[in-house]
Amino acid sequence: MAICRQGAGDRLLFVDMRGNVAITIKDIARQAGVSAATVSKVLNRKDQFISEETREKIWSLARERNYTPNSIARSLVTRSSRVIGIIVPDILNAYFTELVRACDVAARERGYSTILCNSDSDPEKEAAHLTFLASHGVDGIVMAASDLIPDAGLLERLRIPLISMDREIPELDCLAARIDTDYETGAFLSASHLIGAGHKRIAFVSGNPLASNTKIRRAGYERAHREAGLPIDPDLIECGAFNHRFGLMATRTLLDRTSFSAMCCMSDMLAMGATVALRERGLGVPEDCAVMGFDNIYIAPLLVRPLSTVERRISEAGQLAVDALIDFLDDPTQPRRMVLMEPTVILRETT
Amino acid sequence: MAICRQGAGDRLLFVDMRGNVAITIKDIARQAGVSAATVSKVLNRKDQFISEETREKIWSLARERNYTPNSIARSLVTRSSRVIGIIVPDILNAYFTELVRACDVAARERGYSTILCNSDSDPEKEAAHLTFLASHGVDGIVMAASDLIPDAGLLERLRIPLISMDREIPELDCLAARIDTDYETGAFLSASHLIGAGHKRIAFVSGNPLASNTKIRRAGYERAHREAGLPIDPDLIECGAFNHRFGLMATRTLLDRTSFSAMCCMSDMLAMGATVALRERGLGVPEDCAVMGFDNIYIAPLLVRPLSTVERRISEAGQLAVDALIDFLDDPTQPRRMVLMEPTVILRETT
DNA sequence: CTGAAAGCGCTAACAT
DNA sequence: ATGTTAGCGCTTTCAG
Repeated sequence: MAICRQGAGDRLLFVDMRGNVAITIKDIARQAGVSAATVSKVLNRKDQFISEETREKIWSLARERNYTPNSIARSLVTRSSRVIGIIVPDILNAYFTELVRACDVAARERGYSTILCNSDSDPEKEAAHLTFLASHGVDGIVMAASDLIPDAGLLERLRIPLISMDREIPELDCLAARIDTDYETGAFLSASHLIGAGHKRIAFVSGNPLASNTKIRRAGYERAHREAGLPIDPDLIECGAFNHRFGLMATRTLLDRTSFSAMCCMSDMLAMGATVALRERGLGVPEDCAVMGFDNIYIAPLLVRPLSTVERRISEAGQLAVDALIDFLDDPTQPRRMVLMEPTVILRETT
Repeated sequence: MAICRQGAGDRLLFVDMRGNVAITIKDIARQAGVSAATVSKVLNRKDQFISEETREKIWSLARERNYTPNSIARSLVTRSSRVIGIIVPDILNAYFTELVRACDVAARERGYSTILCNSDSDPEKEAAHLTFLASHGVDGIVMAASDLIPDAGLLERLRIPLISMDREIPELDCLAARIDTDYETGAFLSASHLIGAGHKRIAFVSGNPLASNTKIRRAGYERAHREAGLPIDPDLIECGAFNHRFGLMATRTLLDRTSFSAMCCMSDMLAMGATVALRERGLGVPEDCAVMGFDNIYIAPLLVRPLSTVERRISEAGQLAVDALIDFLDDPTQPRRMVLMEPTVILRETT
């Protein structure tokens, strides 16, 4: 925690640059000639019954000696850390980068800090992070879509208020809110746009085929086809993961297997990978193949050929999640929120 | 921390799903018929003098009742949290996303976790984060380039082992290592490549003009010109920030002000913004204007027109930083490391 | 081999 | 208006 050395007596002393012992509430108390309790009250602004004089003295002493409270000790007694944990599959996915940033901003605005964990969509890591966060006393957790159903037993046991983002989750006592995107509609809009533009063979690329958030999107894609009276060809479907590497591989596979004039990618990262694969084969976007993304990550409009995509207001979702969590922490009896965000289509230059 | 309710007696009880009180070392001790000290020893594997029998009993009890140690309490007494803090200007900048991810991976490999802070290149926020991290007892801090010189007094006072990445920093007692990139060479290579390709008027776009990491890059850009006997035109220089928004604006400004056939951007985000601005004006890359980036962020090769850039092995740098930090934590007497990473040029399709 | 005791820095009843 | 006391859950001598 800090570089320390043996003190004059027996106890370990934390020393600063000039060899002074690091400041605790007791030191302030001694110097001010009051008790630790009084210092605590003043510093926590529970000082209605403290004389103006001692108050002043304590504050000036604290400032002068650069007193910083030990949050660890405080958390131990108050059983609250004002920290919230955030678990996402992979912060390298720009969608989650934005989400995490939004959560962090929202949390800080309300006096909370965040601890970030990457799960790599691995349930083991996810469980480890959950335990880690619990053990570090976070007040709440925002958990975003990994592809798999979490260990509900663990979640129940931890009893830490939880916000679940974009994933199915069992009914939990500690569930503070669910923030979801209407994937079915999003995928439906995406496919419908492409169908409306005259495309008949549209590839569908998405994440883990076993995960509900892929199944649901696929349902939207299929509904668009049914409503347009178009057949659904399983050869056009490739599901694996939401990152750009899979987008690249899936597109190569599709290109080898069949033909199509448009792609319905279920994340922008996927769409970026797809675009690279298309170029590899000398196919122009959108002339030879149109590409739709999903998420509207902040780099989507920065691509040389700005990506048409499904907007899902990532930052708003992150903000919503954290606010719901902290509101729940403030008052756990309030009704649980279930938010379903409606996506919209943004047309740029890849379709 | 957890949902609690008033117990049978007076004290607050932390209850799990079945109404059981949350497990502490004492509970295990009571059930096993031993003392808390013994349980602590076993669970921490300081059990050379504990009988096989009690050891077994304690482990099985701990597992059965899902005991999770309270890290807060542990940190309070051990004065070590096995957490390291990471401060970056903005995780939305893909360069820092990668850096943070690499630090996190490296830290976890060695049994540490990370807490992330975004400073927005704001010294006030940076100071606040430093204080926050100190107060939360992190064992060390990795701090990456904000544009401004930090408050050395604060750093000295905190006395937390620090890794400084890509920035000038005063000689500090607690400085565990500095990881730097040779920006001068990087910028020199970038400009030289462009000059070698026949360009005579090359724009230079970089971050905060007052920050040393801009000045140093500018020196490399100018040296390339001098060595090639080319004049340096201040009209071609635009410095402000490293993000894509500034890249966009700067390029518009440059385009309005003067003419050039190539751009030397001091970050890939800047280059992405520049590319957008160029397109806006109907200029093709690289036919009408070549663009060089810097950083080689993972999306650089994913752009429709893959970006030529200066590679700086971001993940390796992050890994290096965390390893240096933890090595220092393990043995503070070892010599401080100063690493200067050498960048190389990667040619793709924008030049 | 095990336990008792002390204490990390702080807060919160309850006295005074 | 302030101090006393008792702990939060854990680790760590030191004494049996």
